[in-house]
Amino acid sequence: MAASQTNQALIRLREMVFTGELSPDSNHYEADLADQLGMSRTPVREAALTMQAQGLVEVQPRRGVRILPISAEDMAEIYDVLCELESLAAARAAEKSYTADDLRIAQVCIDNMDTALSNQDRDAWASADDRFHTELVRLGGNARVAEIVARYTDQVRRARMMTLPLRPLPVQSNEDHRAVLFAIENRDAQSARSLHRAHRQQASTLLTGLIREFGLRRL
Amino acid sequence: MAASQTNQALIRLREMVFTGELSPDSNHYEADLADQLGMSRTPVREAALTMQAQGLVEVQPRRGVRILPISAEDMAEIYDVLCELESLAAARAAEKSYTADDLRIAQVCIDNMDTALSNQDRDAWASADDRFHTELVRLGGNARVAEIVARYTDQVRRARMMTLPLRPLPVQSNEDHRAVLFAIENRDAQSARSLHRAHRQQASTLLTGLIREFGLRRL
DNA sequence: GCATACATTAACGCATACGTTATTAAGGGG
DNA sequence: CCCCTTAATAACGTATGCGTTAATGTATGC
Repeated sequence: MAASQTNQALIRLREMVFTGELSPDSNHYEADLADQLGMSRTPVREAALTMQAQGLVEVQPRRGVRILPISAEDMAEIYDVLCELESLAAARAAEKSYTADDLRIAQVCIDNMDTALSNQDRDAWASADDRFHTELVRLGGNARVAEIVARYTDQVRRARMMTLPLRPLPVQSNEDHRAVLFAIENRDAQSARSLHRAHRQQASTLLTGLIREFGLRRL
Repeated sequence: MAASQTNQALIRLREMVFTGELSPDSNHYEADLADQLGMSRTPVREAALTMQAQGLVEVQPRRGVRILPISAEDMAEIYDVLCELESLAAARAAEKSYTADDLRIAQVCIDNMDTALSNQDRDAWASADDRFHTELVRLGGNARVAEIVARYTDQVRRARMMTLPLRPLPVQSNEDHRAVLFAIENRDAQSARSLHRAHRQQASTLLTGLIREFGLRRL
């Protein structure tokens, strides 16, 4: 990817959205963002339009760029999508007769999650979890599925980060991952699909529950 | 949606992509497109960037805007996605206890397909089929699912149109639709899901088969 | 004859400028 | 005191221009 101003703006703005530096439901004028990023309005505007197509922001005349918040309902919608497509990917991966070596990256991610878990390092766990899901979807071999999963993972990234400290230590999660990978290794597509589906439904229930329980309004 | 130049460009360019006026795998300079559309490069460029995020074109420096072609493999990928998400929508719709009146639009679409079929009017059939799938997904109640389905339907729209005359009359298809709608009406989520899944797999096999059989390279 | 270096060209990236238009606030009428 | 009209403001939409840069063709040397 070219290091153009537009791409710089994209990278930086995404970062600002994910970290909450631009808070959910806040509005920002193109000119202000341009000043902050040290460039003119044009590349900022182009980046904003791209991010709008990705569902991260909304561009409205005279109201600037609005950072889209995530509600519990949004979360439920997105996890429904992730649930279907990731479990499809798991099934497809199981059909591909991968060798243990093909699955090494996924294995490493799981190991990293275990390590993070025993260190009670939630950030490291979340990072490894993210990589595991990305790798799983890559193993599924459908680039569109991978793209959609990446996009919607982006949409919930901030909300996940903000609720991370509220979650119980994800012990069950790691066992789920192992089971899914085991099914893929054993070429059991049915199990891989249903195990992963259950895993994601679990996560969905947990997260939407947390948001509702804590009355989190602007994620 | 504002009737801005950018939106005009979006509408017109999408049209040109769908009809094949801009042929698959062809490149077009921003300045040329701007001339054709009677506007400056700026709105054309913005529209092109949005369409790039939607997976319709690719914008590359000094190569202009490239209309992305659809291969049999792309088709298979996209139908895998549509298959999962539409059948999810069908299941969700079945869980919603819709009344016959709620399902009237879908019913009308099916009737229109029947009429078109008996008139051997493939275009009318395709149009009603499109509306049926859109309505089904709307009934599912998940806006993200609806958005993804719309986007990927766009990606295969041109290829579907071009292969339409090659297809046998879709008699089976209409029966499938009735069965899915029947299951939704009867609140049988399992059946709705599996029936629709089978329906889409059928379509996928048919279309990818056609593309391969006729050696269609640039769709 | 082929490869490499260089010059030429033009498409793009981005800054800038300006007219348009929605918003907001102020003022006047009810 | 509230509502409506109107004027001021400023953010945006889009045209334009220019420096940058990649692609292409040419010339030169091996």
